[in-house]
Amino acid sequence: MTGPTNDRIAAMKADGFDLEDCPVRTILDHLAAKWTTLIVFELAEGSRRFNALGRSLPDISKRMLTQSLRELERDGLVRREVFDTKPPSVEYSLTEMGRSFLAPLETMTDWAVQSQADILRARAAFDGAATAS
Amino acid sequence: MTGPTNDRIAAMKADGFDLEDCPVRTILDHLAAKWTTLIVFELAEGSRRFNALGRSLPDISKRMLTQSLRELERDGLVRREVFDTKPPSVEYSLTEMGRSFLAPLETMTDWAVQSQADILRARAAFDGAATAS
DNA sequence: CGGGATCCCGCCAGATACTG
DNA sequence: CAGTATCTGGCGGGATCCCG
Repeated sequence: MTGPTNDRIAAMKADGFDLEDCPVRTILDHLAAKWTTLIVFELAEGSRRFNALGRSLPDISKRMLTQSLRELERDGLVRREVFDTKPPSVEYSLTEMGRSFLAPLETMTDWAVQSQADILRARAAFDGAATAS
Repeated sequence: MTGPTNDRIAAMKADGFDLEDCPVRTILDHLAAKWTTLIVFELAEGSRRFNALGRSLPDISKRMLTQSLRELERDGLVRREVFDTKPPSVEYSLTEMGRSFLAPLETMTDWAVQSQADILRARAAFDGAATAS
């Protein structure tokens, strides 16, 4: 759907806005990356080791846990500390920025929880109308 | 990473919590579905017709626009009104619930905008450390 | 104008096996 | 313990054509 952009988008692009590399977009993407939310909430209760996190998040594969943690670490939301014990242990915890993310995240989830019933009702109505056709 | 779940998750499951069908999860998923945010913000300024929305969102395909709008309509955030003119026109607008979603959404994007510099700095440091190895 | 139907490619994530 | 490496199938999503 390429074509003439409207004034607002044009102005944003002139401001250096890049749709493909917009931090807001990537944050939102990471946020919904299926596991980040749960990881952040878990780490909000204290630092956790790799396998401890895995046990708290049933059904996540080691691979996805690693990947999600790397992403969060790269964005500066999570701190990774390696301890040279044997066997070695790694502790993950929220950084200052990570904790500052809790407020907006809770605002979102609170809305979702409060709207849950309405959403399920809307879905049922929508699906019912489709089936009834 | 299947295994013994911790008490909190176990309690949630006992409460009927389903990780696969959790509304909070699906909302977060839809939210980050790459276009929903922009669509909602665009509709926040007033009702729009299908192609007008497409023009405001450069680089979105008709297919994804349709799909995103259907999802939002199904969740009750967006209202779809068909007018029997010729050629036919379809107007999309936010429902009451859709407007109530603006607040949490703005909380999230505000945080992202404010943290943008820190995130980019963290990424540069992370990538730099990786390259320097 | 506002979509639906179909084809098809790329990458995402699960399973499995190996390592310091 | 805390990961990496590889292979593989599924499906998300672009391109294209068609329709009322």
